[in-house]
Amino acid sequence: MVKKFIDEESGKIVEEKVMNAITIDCAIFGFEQGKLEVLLIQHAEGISKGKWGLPGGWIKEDESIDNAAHRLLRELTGISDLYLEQLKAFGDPKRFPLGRVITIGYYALIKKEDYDVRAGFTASDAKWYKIDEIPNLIYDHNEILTYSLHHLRNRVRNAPIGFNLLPEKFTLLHLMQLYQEILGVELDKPNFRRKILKMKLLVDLKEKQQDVSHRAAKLYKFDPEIYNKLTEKGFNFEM
Amino acid sequence: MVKKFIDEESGKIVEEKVMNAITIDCAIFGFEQGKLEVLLIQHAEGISKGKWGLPGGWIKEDESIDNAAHRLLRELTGISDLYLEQLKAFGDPKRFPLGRVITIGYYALIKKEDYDVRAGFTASDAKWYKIDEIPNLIYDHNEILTYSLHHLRNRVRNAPIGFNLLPEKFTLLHLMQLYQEILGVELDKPNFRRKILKMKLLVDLKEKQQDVSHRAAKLYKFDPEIYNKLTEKGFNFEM
DNA sequence: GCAAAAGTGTTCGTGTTACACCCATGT
DNA sequence: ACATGGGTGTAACACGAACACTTTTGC
Repeated sequence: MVKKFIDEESGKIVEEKVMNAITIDCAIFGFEQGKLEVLLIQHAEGISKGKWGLPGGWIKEDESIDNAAHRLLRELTGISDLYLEQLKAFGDPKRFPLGRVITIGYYALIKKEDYDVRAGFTASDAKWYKIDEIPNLIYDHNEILTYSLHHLRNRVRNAPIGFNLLPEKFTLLHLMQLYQEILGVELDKPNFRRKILKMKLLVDLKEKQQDVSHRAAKLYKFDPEIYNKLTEKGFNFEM
Repeated sequence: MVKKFIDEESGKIVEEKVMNAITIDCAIFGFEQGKLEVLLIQHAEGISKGKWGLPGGWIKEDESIDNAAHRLLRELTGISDLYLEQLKAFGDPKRFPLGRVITIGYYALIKKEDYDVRAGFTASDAKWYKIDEIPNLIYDHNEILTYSLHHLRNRVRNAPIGFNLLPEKFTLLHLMQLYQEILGVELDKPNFRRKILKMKLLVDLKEKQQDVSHRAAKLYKFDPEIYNKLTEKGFNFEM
């Protein structure tokens, strides 16, 4: 099968062979104003015209699936360095109505401040949805999204991936709100502070918030190098 | 693409359409004499003749990938109810030398007592290997196996899946040895007992070991219904 | 001064660790 | 008697939950 692509260097439209019967679909998560959100695409063409779904696409014959997922996200959002992880393959024989297509699910975490939506040439619109306001999606995309969320909630408890949803500089309260939203729990502020600070994962930037109508909080950043130095075994972020 | 299969009801050889460029490979784990083992297959045909690899096969056009994995294991081991979970898809464009093939990795846990190896018609031999004595495998199968082990080690800490590797009836020491082997840790016997028993996951069978040259230990079984009743959130098996 | 959120201190109870010890059984 | 593994008791300690309290800043 041959599909059209925009060549990333020359900007020209090129035709390339893609894998048949295999696609990629990706749940892209963002975090804003204390709410976890996911980026959905409104399809402009084909049988699912007008309906919302996860962004997705084809895998070129000569690229790995991870690279295909990175390329798709770059085409869609302009971001090339984001947190991206494969979930699993979804392969119900009836999941796609026009034939047997297996899709490989991915999920990505992005810092919304870095982000710039570009509606691609097969998508008429892209929009952030809060995760408790997700509409009916095409095919099995609700299932993929539910699985993504479930996976995210598990993953965030064993690895410091939550930081990928926050801006470079954040306060401890921002971080706590993120954990509260993702895990669906209420946390105690003093205890959360102590727990996170004791892990020594954060760098104190010696800066404070600006323009807030209360005592300004210290700003921190997460340093992945510190994390790697401290342990490869992983921390426990059970809350 | 069309492949030959043995029909499971009639026993006759039938031809069925399978998905092109997608396969399944499965790491099957067993536990015996305190050691974690994996079942490998020696390929009888094709370019990988004589080499060892993970058991695998094709996905029929009208079956889900999970069903395909169950069918493969049933064909190979005769067991239909075992613990089986998808890992993820492996899709390096060069992973398979004769063309672009994506494989979907699975891992299974079996009770070796129930087990009966049948070398299938594409496999000349099947053999259990201890996980620290794995040879060089075909294609990317070492990578898939390493990933499986890593996944198993993580999963066993959050869900009671280890029991799938033990016989129906086991002693607490057997269970402890299993955790020690999988997690690679030394555990304190008294503390392990208390921790597991406090979880109330085990049923005391009111039976004891037979024919042991020391005080006979109580036998227990794991009851998945109890587990479901106690919590859907999962236990913590950190050791 | 008051509101709002930052940040510190302290208590209390629970869970984990480490290790000493006794029990039952076969040789 | 003793070796082997089964099984119990307990003291010391670390940790997390709960909550009272002080600090900083803008209005």
